[in-house]
Amino acid sequence: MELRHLRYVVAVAESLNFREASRKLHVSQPSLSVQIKQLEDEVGVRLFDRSKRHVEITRGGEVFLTTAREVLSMLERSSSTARQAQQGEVGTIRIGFVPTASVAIVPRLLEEIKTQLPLVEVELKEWPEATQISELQSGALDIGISHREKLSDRLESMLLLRERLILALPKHHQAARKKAVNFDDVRDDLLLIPRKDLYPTLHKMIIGTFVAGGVRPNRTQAIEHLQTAIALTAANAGFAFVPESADKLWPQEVIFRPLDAGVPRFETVALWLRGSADPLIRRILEILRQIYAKPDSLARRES
Amino acid sequence: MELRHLRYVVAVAESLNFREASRKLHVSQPSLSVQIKQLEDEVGVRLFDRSKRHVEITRGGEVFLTTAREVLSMLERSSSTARQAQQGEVGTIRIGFVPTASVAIVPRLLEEIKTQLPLVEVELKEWPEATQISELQSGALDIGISHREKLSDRLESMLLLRERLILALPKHHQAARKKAVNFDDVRDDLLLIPRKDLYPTLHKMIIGTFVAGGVRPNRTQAIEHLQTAIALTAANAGFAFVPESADKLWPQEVIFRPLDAGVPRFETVALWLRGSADPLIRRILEILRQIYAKPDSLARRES
DNA sequence: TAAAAATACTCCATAGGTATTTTAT
DNA sequence: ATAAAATACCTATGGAGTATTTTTA
Repeated sequence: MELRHLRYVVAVAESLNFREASRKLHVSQPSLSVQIKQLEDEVGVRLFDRSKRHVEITRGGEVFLTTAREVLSMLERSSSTARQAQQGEVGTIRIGFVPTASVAIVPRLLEEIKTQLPLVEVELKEWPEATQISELQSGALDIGISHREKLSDRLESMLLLRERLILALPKHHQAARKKAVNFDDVRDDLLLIPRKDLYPTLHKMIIGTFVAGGVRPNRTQAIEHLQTAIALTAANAGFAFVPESADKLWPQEVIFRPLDAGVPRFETVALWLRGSADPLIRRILEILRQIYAKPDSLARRES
Repeated sequence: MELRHLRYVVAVAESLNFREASRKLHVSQPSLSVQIKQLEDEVGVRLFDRSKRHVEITRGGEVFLTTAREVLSMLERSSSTARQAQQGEVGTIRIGFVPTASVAIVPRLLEEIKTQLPLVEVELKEWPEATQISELQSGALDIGISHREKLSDRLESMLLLRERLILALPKHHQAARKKAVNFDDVRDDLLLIPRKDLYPTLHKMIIGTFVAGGVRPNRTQAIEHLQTAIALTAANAGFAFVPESADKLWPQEVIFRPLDAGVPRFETVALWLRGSADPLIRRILEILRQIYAKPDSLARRES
């Protein structure tokens, strides 16, 4: 069976007349007859009844015609959608993100994709940094949103966000009236610190900040998620160190203050396979660049 | 574009290796390369990226592959469904019926089609007798369920049901205690008679019965539907002449009695285009024959 | 350099053409 | 008698083969 047969069946069904159909197809009537017969032999069913002076379609012919029409119209569209896909206008993009990006990056990105590339499907994966890196390399992920770490040289990255790490304190904490807080202000409070396996970069920076300040926290408590740390802070159970963008989460019972001893910077980056020519990936990176490119050129640092 | 191209794309996408794919397809590697290139030229998109040592599929190739797979599997199934359709196992049958058949015939027929030919779709048309006959002849209807009338000789028929025409009386009518009723019993009651245009055969038989009895009804009222006639009878507004099968409609307030002066017979028939070889029509007629064939051979009368 | 795809060419299978026969009204 | 499809036979396009070159890791 070849597409020619389908085209011929459709033409014959439309005219119910072999000669007329053959003219429309720009072939001779005998050629058309031969091809239809060939198809009937292959399908095992008489598609047209020519026993009378006029041609009529059989039941089997009718159902075959339906699929033939469907197939032909699918293939007609296929070229243009394939070209669209090649432009990155259509397709499915798999984006991974770390939990800290769920507030600061993901909603805005999804919104932009929706408006700029309405035909593109997004598959979101909330995965830790290490998982993202291995899945990017295996090809199971297209773009990762993560924090800068020593990268495999098979990956490229783009800085999206550079934010301050600030202290989250209970509203009625004594240090709340100060503009900036120092280590002594929280010496005796419980430090709510996100789990190292789930937030490796954040964890490392928090520890690093204390080490750099020459102090170490008296009491710490490992927490599974940043939201929990802030919720517990609101409940006056302790304090936390969080990226600035987290202040959107619970403004009521929690206040946010910078550390006066110098504010650590916390970076969020996009990652992708080095040299990827995938047009859809390039389009999404272009969107990220649009959103996060800053005039001071700080946020635009592509390796 | 030909189906060959689709098969080749699928094979290459499966192995991501031209030589291996060519072996699976039983063609040489150069032939495969040429055909893929040809398709890429036609579609206007590079489907596979062969710039590296290994082959990978492009975004455009991915979406083309999806339709290619879909098309091929549709066509694989198409032959067997076409053969099924040719056996009358699949397809759509258009059945017309007169209102009087809606209780006596249609429900049972639909049930049998559902169990014996589960893949067949039924399109039901509630059409008067004359419409059925013209639509059968134009090919817009497959089978009609109607009442015997002088038929066009382009149609064939099969007797399905031969029932008595009986009187529907209000429960408390004086004649209700009698086993059979005569004309005098209803002389002064209002005869509820279905409209001639909608129920031509029934109308004619009712009038004919009175004429044969040498009487004519004093008061008559044209009614749009049989159900209305019976409902009005229940409300003591008059009486009606109905096919026996109508007694299933309102048993509570209405009683049914034969006419003692001889009971007219009312026939329901199936109609179809003479000599139709359509396998689905034959299957449905076979089902009707199963249901309505009677041992006394009265109901089995095919012209 | 080796493994893979692309190119060059040759060949033949088959789609399609022309002439004619068969079939149904 | 005639209009339509089927059959017979021939032609030539193009798909596929073999031999070879190009490319990339």
